[in-house]
Amino acid sequence: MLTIYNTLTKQKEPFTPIEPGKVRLYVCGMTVYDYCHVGHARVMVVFDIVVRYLRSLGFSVTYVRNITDIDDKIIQRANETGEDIEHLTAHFIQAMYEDTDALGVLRPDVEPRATQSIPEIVAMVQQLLDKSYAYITDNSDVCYAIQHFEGYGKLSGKHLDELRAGERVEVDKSKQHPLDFVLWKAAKPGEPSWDSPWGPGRPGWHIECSAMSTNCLGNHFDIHGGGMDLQFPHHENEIAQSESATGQPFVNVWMHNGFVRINDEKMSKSLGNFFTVREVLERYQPEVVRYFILTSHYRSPLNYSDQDLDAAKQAVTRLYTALRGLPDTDENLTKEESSQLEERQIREDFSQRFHAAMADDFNTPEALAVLFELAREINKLRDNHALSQAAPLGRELRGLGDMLGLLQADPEVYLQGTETKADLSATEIEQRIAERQAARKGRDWATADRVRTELKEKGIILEDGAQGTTWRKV
RNA sequence: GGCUGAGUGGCAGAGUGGUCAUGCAGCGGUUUGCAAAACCGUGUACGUCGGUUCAAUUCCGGCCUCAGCCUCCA
Repeated sequence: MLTIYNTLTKQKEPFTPIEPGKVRLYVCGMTVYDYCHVGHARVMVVFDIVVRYLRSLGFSVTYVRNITDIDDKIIQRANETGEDIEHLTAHFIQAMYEDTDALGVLRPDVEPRATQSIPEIVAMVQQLLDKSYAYITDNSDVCYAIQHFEGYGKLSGKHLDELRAGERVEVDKSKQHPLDFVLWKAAKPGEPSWDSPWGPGRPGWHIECSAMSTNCLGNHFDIHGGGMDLQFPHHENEIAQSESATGQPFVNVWMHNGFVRINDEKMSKSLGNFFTVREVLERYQPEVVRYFILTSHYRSPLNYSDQDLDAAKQAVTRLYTALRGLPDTDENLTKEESSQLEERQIREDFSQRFHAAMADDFNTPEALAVLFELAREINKLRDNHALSQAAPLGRELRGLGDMLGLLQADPEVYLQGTETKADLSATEIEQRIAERQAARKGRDWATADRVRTELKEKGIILEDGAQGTTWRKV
């Protein structure tokens, strides 16, 4: 039974979809005015895991992740660079795909954009006005009146009278309540705008998610996710808007992932202490980054450091090393029946533990631990020259890895790297190995060691095994 | 001030009312021409003070420290 921690109730709950067998999931995606940083990568990977796991349980999942392609920051950035907005957003959308594809993040099923959802947004704003949940300000903005919504604060656990609105930022005097927020923003001269019953303008940030999610998934759907920082006010506002507009409950389960930190501080745009995904990918293989993200539970903070990335790299190498050279075929008929039975039992045990971990609110660290135990089992069998028995365990390992989006590469390709920045081609390396092999045959250890050292200096590690010498990149 | 969440061995990071996480690093061993990889073994870990209990890192309470939200942020 899958349990998920629900921010709304602050506890783990057994997951039951609204419609049996189907899961409708919405995640707040990127605002595309800059490259993805590691924090974005975390949301993407975390919900990728959620989707993969739900699917592996047999649910038919509709995964919607929006793109915010119009807002203040985008306008500001475009003004700074002198680019037009479509050009700017197209560039960063493209960049986002490059980053997420590299990280093995499956594309969402639907990817609505704010600028393509204006009719739905306008319709929802109109509904809110009709139902008196919204009002028009002196600035001709349309604002949502939070005091009219009874459940305001239920997600974030905040009480209106205890919030320190205006403590850090000047409150807009035209608002009835300091926390009222803009649904429709009247256009200033030179700003991009769309026509509406209230004049030209653009959608406020919160309304787009309400409009797009309900439009794609219906008024009431199963799971809504995003980063912790969106809990308030963004998701609180989404609930208020959606439930007052539709008159129906909005979302059953709210999932929020923890932050990526650097030196125990939140990684964020405003603090400027972020690394972009592409920066990190210049130094580490995508799978290492993905693994790194999964080493901590999705709700815990994830501290980013080179040391941790290096450890992640070692760990992934260990898993691929275990998979290396295992026969792919199913012809494990050589061993006696009994050992096969035993082996199957072992496999089932691993699988069961893996699933138990994942079903417990997507406990990826514990699931990963199972992978390592499986790897150890494989290595032991290999040491005992029982490769044919190890093969099914290898398939099991890859199969479980698949649910995490890991271990799907050819081990050789992973370990040796595809395109090498190294100054040596694979053929050259093979040549040096042959050279060294000859030296070894003649017991010329000095030459053999020299070749090995030289290659090591170029980032190539040689390993002499029973079946000859293999190599991999550092 | 209000509301969340967290404090685990050298590092990272799960988990549990009473022998085991796991990865990296360390140490000893097996293997190897030597290595590497692998395997085996190994470490007085659970912020602090009380309470409940036969037994608490795990449950309860106080305290301390840290992070996040209360502006935009994944």
